[in-house]
Amino acid sequence: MTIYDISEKAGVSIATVSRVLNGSSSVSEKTRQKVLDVMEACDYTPNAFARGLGLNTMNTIGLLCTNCSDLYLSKAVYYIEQGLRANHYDALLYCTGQDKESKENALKFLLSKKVDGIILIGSDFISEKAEDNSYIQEAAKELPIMLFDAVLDAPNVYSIASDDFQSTYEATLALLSAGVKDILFFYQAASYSDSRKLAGHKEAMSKMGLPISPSLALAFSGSLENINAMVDTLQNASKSGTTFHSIIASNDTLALAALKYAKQENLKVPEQFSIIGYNNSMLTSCCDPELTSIDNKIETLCGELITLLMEVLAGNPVPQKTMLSGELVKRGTTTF
Amino acid sequence: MTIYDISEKAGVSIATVSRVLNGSSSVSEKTRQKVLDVMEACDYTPNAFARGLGLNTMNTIGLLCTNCSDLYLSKAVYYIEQGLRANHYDALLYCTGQDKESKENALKFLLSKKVDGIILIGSDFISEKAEDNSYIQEAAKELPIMLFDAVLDAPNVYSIASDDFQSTYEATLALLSAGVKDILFFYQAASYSDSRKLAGHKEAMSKMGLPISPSLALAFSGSLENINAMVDTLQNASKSGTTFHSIIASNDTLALAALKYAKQENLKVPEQFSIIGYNNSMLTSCCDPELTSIDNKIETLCGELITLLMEVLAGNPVPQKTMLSGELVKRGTTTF
DNA sequence: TTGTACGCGTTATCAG
DNA sequence: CTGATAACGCGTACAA
Repeated sequence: MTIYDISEKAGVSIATVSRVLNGSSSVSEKTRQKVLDVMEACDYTPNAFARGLGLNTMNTIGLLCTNCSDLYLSKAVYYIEQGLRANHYDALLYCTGQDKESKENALKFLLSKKVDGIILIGSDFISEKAEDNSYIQEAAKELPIMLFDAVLDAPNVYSIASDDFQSTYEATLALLSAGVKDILFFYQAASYSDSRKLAGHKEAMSKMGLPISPSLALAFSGSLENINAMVDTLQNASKSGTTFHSIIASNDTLALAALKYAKQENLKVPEQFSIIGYNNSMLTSCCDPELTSIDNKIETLCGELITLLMEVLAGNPVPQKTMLSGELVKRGTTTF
Repeated sequence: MTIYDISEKAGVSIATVSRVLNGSSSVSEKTRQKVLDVMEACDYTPNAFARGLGLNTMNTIGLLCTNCSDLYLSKAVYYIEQGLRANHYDALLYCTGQDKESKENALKFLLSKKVDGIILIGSDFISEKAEDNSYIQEAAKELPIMLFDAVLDAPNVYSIASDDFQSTYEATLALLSAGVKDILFFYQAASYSDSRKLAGHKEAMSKMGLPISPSLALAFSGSLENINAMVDTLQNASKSGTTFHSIIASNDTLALAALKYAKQENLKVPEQFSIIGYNNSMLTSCCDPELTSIDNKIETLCGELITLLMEVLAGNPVPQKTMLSGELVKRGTTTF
């Protein structure tokens, strides 16, 4: 069933059918109704491929994400997909894993699929080394690229992120004000957002004139699924002589591991041991005491990202960098 | 840069370029190399839309899922996307929520997008009422539909699921053998898989000649993000006079809530109170004691689903219904 | 207001 | 082995 069949049955030209289809101007109500009736009767649906060829778009946005089953990233995928859908765009999902080459291939692949834009979900796509980000700048020459939870200053690249530096800065100050000493910063990788968090922590420490031992910034290199490996990492640090009475974690999973560690060490939380997580996920309420955590407002971030993307696609100017504030949500693992 | 440009620069016809592009038969090595050189030099990429129009496919599979940020479903999305990618198919993601009309619209929408097949992720798409599933049968007339974690007997619909009935049956027997009494079955919704789980539990109970009080099958109707609401539900049940010393939950989140409930009631786990979860997710290791849980082998299920889908797309006959066995993974919340 | 005719970039079917 | 040329189904100037 094509536009030709409809035009024939309705006794009009295909141009008229096309006009009706696109709610185009100037079609007499009479013929319009006739065409609609025929379409209805034939259960006609325009061919998406032909349409794509003619219009050079299929209203699709590529979603790149290292791991869509990650507790945090899956939330972002969810909100972003909802937002795209609300704006009549489809989401083409591509999970790349951490391999650099795989990320680059994925980006190239999406270009060849002729999506209208690409959203990089998570800061894992941005490296500290500027030259490693050139693949993004290259792709941005062909279509707009939105960064969720990361920042890169480049033409046609738009960054939307939470102010992780500031949030961690304030969290550290809050702990220090509460009289906590020996804060261990427990993070996962050298990603953009984690390094911003660490930087905020260090800034707060140095502002208070406190030294920062390198051993008090502990990186966990395993899978986020493996909580016991995180606990082991903490235990090893402790055995190696690192002293800490508090942990700021770069996500709630690590914070949960910190809590498990504290319990195994028979440390009373929060009296003897304080913990602050990050993301304010459902994990914060699955334990006892519940996790104090930094809410980076993921839903708001995603909403803003979609709004900006729509403006960009419409050809309107938008800010290249959007930063939103986080919020410390106080629960049972801190004394305040 | 089109196929015409390439043909011109290479001094051949577009037909030859197309042949080279598709690794088609009979092109002399000489011209083949010449064409490839020109393509390389021009950084040529074939237009995906034109290709789609000609071949009537863009190698895309629609992924329908009520909520891709769900701990369990996001895992399925992940494995399925990986599998599709490995077979050169793209994943078009569509999250529908629980609204029935939204599910139906999503399915129709994907048809109009001319995807090659559709995967319904999660049992939320299958209703107990047969007539409510007609929208799936209707869509299956146009393209193959794969069901992950659900079963529906209809033409061109292929079901891949874990044997939830059997798994829960065995889990119940294991608890009873360990001397546990008053098992509460804690589940979420009247979905296909949850009702199968409940049925397996009841079967085991009746096999052992034990009565099943309706109050010992407790449904939680809130969000899976809200653990405290689950705990409240359990507490209300207890206050209402329901006695239970053990819980089998239809997912790990509910099981975690059960553990939280037990701790609040100062019940020693597993000595005084046993808990079995479902899905064997990372949640099983985030608590203390760790959760005994039923592993429904999600990765295997997804792998099998992809294998079958590829066969179906290749036009080969495949079984309509594939059931895999689960496995009870014993940890700290049971005495065995 | 309506219709004609061409373009979009491929693939595939024929001849040669 | 290669080259014209016709689909594929729709959007849209341009003409009427």
